[in-house]
Amino acid sequence: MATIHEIAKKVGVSSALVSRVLNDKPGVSPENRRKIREAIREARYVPNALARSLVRQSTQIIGVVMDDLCEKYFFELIRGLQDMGEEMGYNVVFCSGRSRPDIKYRYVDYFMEGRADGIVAFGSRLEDAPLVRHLVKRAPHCVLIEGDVPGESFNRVRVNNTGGAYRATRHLIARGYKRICHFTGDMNYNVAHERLEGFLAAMRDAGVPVEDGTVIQSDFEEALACERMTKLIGQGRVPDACFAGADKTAYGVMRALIASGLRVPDDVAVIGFDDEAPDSRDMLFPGLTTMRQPLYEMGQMGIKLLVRSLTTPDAAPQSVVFEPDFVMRESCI
Amino acid sequence: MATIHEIAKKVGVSSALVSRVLNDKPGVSPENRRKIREAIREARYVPNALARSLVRQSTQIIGVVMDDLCEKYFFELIRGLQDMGEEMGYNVVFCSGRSRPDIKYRYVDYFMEGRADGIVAFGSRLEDAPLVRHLVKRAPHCVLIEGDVPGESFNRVRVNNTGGAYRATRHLIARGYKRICHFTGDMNYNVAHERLEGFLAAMRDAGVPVEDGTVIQSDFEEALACERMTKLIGQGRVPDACFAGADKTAYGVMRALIASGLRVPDDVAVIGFDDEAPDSRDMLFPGLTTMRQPLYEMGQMGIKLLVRSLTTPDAAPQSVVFEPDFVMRESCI
DNA sequence: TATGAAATGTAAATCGTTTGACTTTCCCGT
DNA sequence: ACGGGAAAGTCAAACGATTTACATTTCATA
Repeated sequence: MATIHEIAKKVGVSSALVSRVLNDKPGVSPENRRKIREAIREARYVPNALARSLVRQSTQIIGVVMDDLCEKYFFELIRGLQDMGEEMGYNVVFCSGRSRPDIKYRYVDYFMEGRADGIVAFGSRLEDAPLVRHLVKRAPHCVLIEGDVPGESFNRVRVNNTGGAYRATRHLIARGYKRICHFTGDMNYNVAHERLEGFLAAMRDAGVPVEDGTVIQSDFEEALACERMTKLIGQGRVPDACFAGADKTAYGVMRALIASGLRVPDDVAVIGFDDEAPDSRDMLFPGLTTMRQPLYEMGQMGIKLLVRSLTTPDAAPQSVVFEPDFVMRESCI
Repeated sequence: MATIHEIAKKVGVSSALVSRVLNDKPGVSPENRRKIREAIREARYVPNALARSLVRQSTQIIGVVMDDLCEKYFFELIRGLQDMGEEMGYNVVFCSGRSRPDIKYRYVDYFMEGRADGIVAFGSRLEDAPLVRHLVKRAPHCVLIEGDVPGESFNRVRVNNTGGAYRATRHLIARGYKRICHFTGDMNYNVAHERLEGFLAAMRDAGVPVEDGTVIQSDFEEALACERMTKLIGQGRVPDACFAGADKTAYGVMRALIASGLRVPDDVAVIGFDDEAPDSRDMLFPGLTTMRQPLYEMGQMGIKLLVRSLTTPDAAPQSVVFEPDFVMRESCI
């Protein structure tokens, strides 16, 4: 690989001149500019970004550490990060921790070693807590999407899970449903706790007693929710309505209901959470009423907060909370 | 941010000593090693990876340029790249071109500027041709997954699409189906052409005439295939069997058939291509018989080829072709 | 008490850029 | 002919590490 000095020598000028041409700066005669361009082309010279970033003290890179890249749920978030990042003039690169804290740790450090100007991390797993603390305490510029570190102040964007769950539950109560149950998401995640909390608060505020078996632990996959709902049906304890901690969970519930010959929403109403883009073949199910998370906008906002921190380093950290939208479809009207 | 010199000054030694401690090298007295470690901890010093990579002339990074990160199809490939990359001691970072050649270009250059030791790129779109040529001609170390550049020799891994399509089609012919049609994938992609070619070859070799309307152009989404098949049904031109250029295409076909009251495979047999992980709710369809692409293994192999190129730079470029597996499920037996 | 090897330490070059300070060149107006 | 100033060009110091070659200390041994 050629260097700037070799180009300079070949043309017979100093390397400073070549640098000026490279960066489209003034102070080079048209004649020399032409000759230097020519030499660059023919030597297939590519400037070394490491050396450049080292002296410029800036990489124009935003590093994103995802919980898992292979998860449809994150698509809109990724898009939001990309679009806004590029709009702001940054390169956005992604790493995946594959839901393993140790790997996420590695990649957070990886970016902190000067390879990125700032970091966006996703951390909703409870076991991520030490990592997230590490991140917000040591990384000069970072934004956390979902997740929390009690006692620390930092840039974060999240969704009002508790409020969303509260509203969804209140909707069910207002529609006159009596036997309402909640299928939780994976309790290893923050959001599952927050949504459960919202559910319980709504029930309490409405004076509806929460009996045993009202809250059914499940996770973010369909299988477990389906199994648990099937069991419930077998025991003859079919509820009126069901608020699920995630869309996938809701699909599991619906699958169990439909398989047992029950109708949604006529026999049992179902509300989900997330508004994860359904495959087109989900049209075989009734459309899912759900609380939409504005993940695209959250990604955009994450970048905005990060860039603000980058450009005005003394700005106070900010916490942005998005309200989920109630999206009414067929599964609960 | 502290530097190695500040640590050295604080302890009262030279920076070379600190460097040795950082890299666990001998030549430091236990006493000094302890003091240096202590100073590093308390200053929260993190070595600068750019400076380090600059002098070491190596980043231990593999850059991956995907066609699109937000595409379920790529999940297994991503996992294969990650797992093998980390096993080989590299950090693997991902960029997404979002199916736009100009963005992919940017990210390829991005990695070529010394930010990665090698590049893995995915390029099956026809319009990627100039980009791919750019990549294999200028990047010292790269591997291409899918895609081709006639006349160039480079590291690549791909799947035998033509052969797979040939085998799938021959299977249909052997089962006695007479009116076989092919729904193509998106003809903007290499693979769609190769699979069509395999289909035509099998028909030709079996002496089955390919009449007008036998090949139906569609794409990699369900919607279009569904629409086209519905139209076919409306015209009373229902085939015996159908080979689809991708699983998603096949699902579109099946959806049209089932919606029209036809049974799969009794009325129409369907074979897909890819074996993309179906959502659990796809269980409502008959299981899809398909040609499985070993994407995970292809990702692993991509890394292996790249690392080989990195460690033995004079090795001849290699082209690895995977044979797809025939996976028989219910949609065609 | 030399002797020399092993252990420990330092200085300085290097990686490939950018950039501020400085010098040279050249042209213009008086 | 000369002073002044813009334009063009060069030099060398950064940036923050690693590493080679060399210097110093230690200490057991002859």
